[in-house]
Amino acid sequence: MKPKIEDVAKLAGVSPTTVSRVLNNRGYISNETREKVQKAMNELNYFPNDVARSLFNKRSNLIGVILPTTSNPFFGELTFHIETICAARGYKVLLCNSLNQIDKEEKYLEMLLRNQVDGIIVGTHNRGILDYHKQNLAVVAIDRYLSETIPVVCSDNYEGGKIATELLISEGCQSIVLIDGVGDLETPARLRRKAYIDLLERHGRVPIIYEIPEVFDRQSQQDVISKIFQECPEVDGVFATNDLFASSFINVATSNGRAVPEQIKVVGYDGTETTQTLLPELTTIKQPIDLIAKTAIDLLMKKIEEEVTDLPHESHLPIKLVKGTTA
Amino acid sequence: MKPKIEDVAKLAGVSPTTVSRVLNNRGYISNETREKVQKAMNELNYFPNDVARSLFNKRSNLIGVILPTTSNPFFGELTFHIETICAARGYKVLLCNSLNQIDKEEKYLEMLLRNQVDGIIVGTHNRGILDYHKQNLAVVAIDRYLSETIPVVCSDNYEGGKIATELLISEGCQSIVLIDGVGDLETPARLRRKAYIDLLERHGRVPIIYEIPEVFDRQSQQDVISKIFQECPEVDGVFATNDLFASSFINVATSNGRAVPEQIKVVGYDGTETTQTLLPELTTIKQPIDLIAKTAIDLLMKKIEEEVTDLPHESHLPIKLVKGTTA
DNA sequence: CTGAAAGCGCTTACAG
DNA sequence: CTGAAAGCGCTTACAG
Repeated sequence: MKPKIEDVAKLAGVSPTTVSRVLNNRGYISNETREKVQKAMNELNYFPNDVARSLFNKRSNLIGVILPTTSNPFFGELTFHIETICAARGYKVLLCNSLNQIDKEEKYLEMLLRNQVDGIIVGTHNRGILDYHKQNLAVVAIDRYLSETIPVVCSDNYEGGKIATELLISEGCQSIVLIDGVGDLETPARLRRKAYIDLLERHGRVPIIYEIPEVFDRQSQQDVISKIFQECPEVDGVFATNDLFASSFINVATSNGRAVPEQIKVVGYDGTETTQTLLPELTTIKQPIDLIAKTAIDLLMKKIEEEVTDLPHESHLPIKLVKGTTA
Repeated sequence: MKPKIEDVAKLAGVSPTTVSRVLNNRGYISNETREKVQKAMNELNYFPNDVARSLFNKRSNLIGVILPTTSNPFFGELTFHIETICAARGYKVLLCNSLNQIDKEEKYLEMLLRNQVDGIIVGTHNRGILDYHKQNLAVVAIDRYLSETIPVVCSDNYEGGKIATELLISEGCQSIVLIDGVGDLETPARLRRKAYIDLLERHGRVPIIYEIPEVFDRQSQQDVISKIFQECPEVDGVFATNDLFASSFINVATSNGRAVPEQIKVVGYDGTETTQTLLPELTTIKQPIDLIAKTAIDLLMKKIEEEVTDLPHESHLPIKLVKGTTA
């Protein structure tokens, strides 16, 4: 069996209390004792049981991360950064892929509560707002409004939408279509759409919006996109609110005999490493994914440590236009 | 504060033992008592503390997953499937992005041990073989040989490499280059290279191999690839052992004025959802990522439950050629 | 500088 | 059918 503190104590000829003290570097210990204990720990290949520690300390150093799916490159990269930063700060990540399904989100939330996580980073639908501040748990949202008291971190979506739309306008596009996710959700990412609408109206044009039901199914994406060419054949510019939509559009356009960028210009959103490797020609708005992760964690740590109470409710982080050849 | 079992017991007018029994559905409880207890739990919004349970049960229901990075679409999708399947079976995932750095791997391994994980799925370098069976922990590897006793799950790499190379040969390529990761590691994925070499030699040709140092840096990839055109300008076929390499190659080729597939045919490996959305024209060998995840978890569960001792040491899962237009 | 005792929130024999 | 007691592996006052 795994050695426990008692085994170390016996071997070193001291009390468990003393072993605990050298483990935690707390209180006074003579160097001699410390060395004896350390020798015993090495000999037994002893590792403290963090479950027992958590129970006593009421601190698990566990962070729950709920997001739609790490299969999506944006969330895959976000997860990488979140986990890496957490690890550097002594926190561990319990991962939850909710696929934006409310029932899964609820189950995951309960699971995280049972596991005594110190905090949660949420990047998924989560209507269950009440559930969050019922427990007074540290929570930070990415790209979601959950409640007044839950900070939200996101890229500067309005600015991103503005830059994308302006680019298409300045390149002379006359019929600019927006391809976006479904519109029944009030999220910060919706500001990308708002910027598009604002700009088009300011230029006296009519916004044309196509909504793609779910991000995670290639076929349904293509079906919606195909409709664009039937209903709006004059399209000569597209702002897609994520790069996967943009890519799908380009593929459908190409197979419809429309050349990008000669006949239709396309701008995406996200600019992940993966997109930049697989589709470097895509012009897109790049989110600072590492900074989003870092900001979310900083806020969460502050909530956990209760250092500050007046955290900014919204953090809008700078985006960057990545010029490819599609626009 | 969070309610505990004692609070529920008091409110329901029973002993903690009884509450525990209804919680675990163990032993005889009268319906009346059960209802009283359940009512009290609802009223207090009680959730059992899984940390305390784990401590007693010596079972955390936690699975550690160590892999290079979820930023890579293959591992992002693998992580999604692993976590989803685990969740369905009542297990939780502690995620570790090691970036293939040995020191990180060691730290993560220790962290997982301290946290009393029931098992580990490893998809990263991990020379520290000894560390694994020192503790007699349930471990399953993906695409890595760790030791005699650790089952390894992978796609049928040899078959995949064979199909890819055969395709290029059958399409008339004369100078077929292999783009692979660095060669100092004895992994199952190395069989992709072996199949390529075997086939070329069988056809009386000389293998030409280029090695890319790390998967996670676009610039260094491109530097290596650029060399191909200098040193081997007659190249007319490329088998890249992952899709990111393939994509980088295509991009460099294009900017060198070489047309794919007209002048050079390209086959990749992995065939993730992401690649198929962003680069659907790529011909590639598709790994059954969901099946890899499921197989690894099945094996791990058996190890954890100690149902069987004679598990297959290697599981080679079927790959599939996905015909795009690049070859 | 070191140790015995109590307790973190739960569960499981053991009695009754 | 129900409860009192002991213990999972650790830590922290409290004594000495």
